[in-house]
Amino acid sequence: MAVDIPDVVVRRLPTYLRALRQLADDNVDFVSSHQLGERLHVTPAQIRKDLSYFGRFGKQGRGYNVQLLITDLDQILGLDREWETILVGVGRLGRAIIGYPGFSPEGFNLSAAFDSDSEVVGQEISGTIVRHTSDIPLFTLNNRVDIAILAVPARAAQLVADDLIRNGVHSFLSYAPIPLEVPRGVYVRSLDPILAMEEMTFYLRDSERGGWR
Amino acid sequence: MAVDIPDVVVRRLPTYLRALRQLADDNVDFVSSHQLGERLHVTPAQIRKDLSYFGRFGKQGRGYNVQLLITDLDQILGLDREWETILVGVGRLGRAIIGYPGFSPEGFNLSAAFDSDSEVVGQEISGTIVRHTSDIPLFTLNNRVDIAILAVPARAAQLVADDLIRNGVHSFLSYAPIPLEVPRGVYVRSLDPILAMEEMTFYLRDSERGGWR
DNA sequence: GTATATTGTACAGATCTGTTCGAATTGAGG
DNA sequence: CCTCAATTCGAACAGATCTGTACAATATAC
Repeated sequence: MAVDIPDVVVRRLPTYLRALRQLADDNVDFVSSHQLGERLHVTPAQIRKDLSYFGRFGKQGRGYNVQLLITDLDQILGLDREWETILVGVGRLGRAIIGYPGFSPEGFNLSAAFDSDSEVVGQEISGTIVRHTSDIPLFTLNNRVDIAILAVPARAAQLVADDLIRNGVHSFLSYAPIPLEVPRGVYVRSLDPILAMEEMTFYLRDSERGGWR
Repeated sequence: MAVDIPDVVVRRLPTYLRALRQLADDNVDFVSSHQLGERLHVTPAQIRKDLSYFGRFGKQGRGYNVQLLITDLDQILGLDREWETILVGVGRLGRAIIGYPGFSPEGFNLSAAFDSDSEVVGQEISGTIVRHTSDIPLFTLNNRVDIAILAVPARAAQLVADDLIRNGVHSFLSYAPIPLEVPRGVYVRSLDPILAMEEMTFYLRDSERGGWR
């Protein structure tokens, strides 16, 4: 078995990759850990250590070959393939997600969208036809679903997730502001604006009573 | 001054608060660190340690008074007041944010929305009239702005942020999939779906070739 | 061939998490 | 009312994990 990789490392890798792609766009061939670290506000040692979990990618005296490292990181992160995703919840947020152009270049293919509201079902939104949530079992039976994106109201999120899990989906990107309760082996990543804001106000609270303005 | 609090602790506090509010809704008066930890999949010691950074809130043999701890956490996180926020970027995502009902109950008041597209400027969306981004200087002069929510395209995000910072805004919730470059003292919290997805695929990649966790 | 740059890793230090235990509170039973 | 077992907190300690420093190894440039 591979050494198990700290979560913090995995969280940093996509940011490295993003910076490297930008360097590639600027036709940079080689980059040192120092240069990369400066861009990302990470110490060079951190970058070297993180990468060393996966192998030896650098060249002494020269740095990292940008194109090569991109390829390696793509493979490490599993971005050298297509991932089939579905969206559940086609409200305002869901519509924004369907139309978001950022997923597809990264290999995330939105193969279907579901909602329980009959007003929405059947509509075509940014080229995707909205299906009824009751079609989920049949859909998952006939199509691979790697990741489900949840954009449903908080009160519905757990039920929807349970339903999807029963139908074999075991990976979620959830926009719902609740902690999903899932069995072992199911992976959930939450994007919760409220938690993010409440984290911020902690730091702001301090700065604001030191007379700003 | 107060001991400085680890970021990981600050990140957990809002989740504690959320669980406590739910307990309060269920008319629970007292909760032990053990019970709370079970709900949140956190060890009891973690909770006790985290809270101990801020004082002594528990009662031996009994646990924590739910209402009292909610009040204390509200104060610790700065949620015992209103926070004035503005939105910049009224595309599909921006519209979803304006209409999102979750902010206001937590004390986040969306006081204005801005966009640079003249098609959108002047429209009223969920009760908020969209202003032109060129009005930002005047607006910030006459109104307190604690937090700016950025829902602009990646290419515009840095410029918009720079502009806001010049106008005294020093706290951002950014939905843009780029790392904002900001001076010291400016706080940025990013909600980046692409990074979240790419983190997930790392783990999925392993699970799909058998035996994960 | 030598000076310079940069990696990968060993080691050290810092930070975070989990364990243990004394002290305090509760509640039951006499 | 008093005692005693059962809880549970908060803090001290220990262990684990993460980050930063230092340096030998090696590639490059001229």
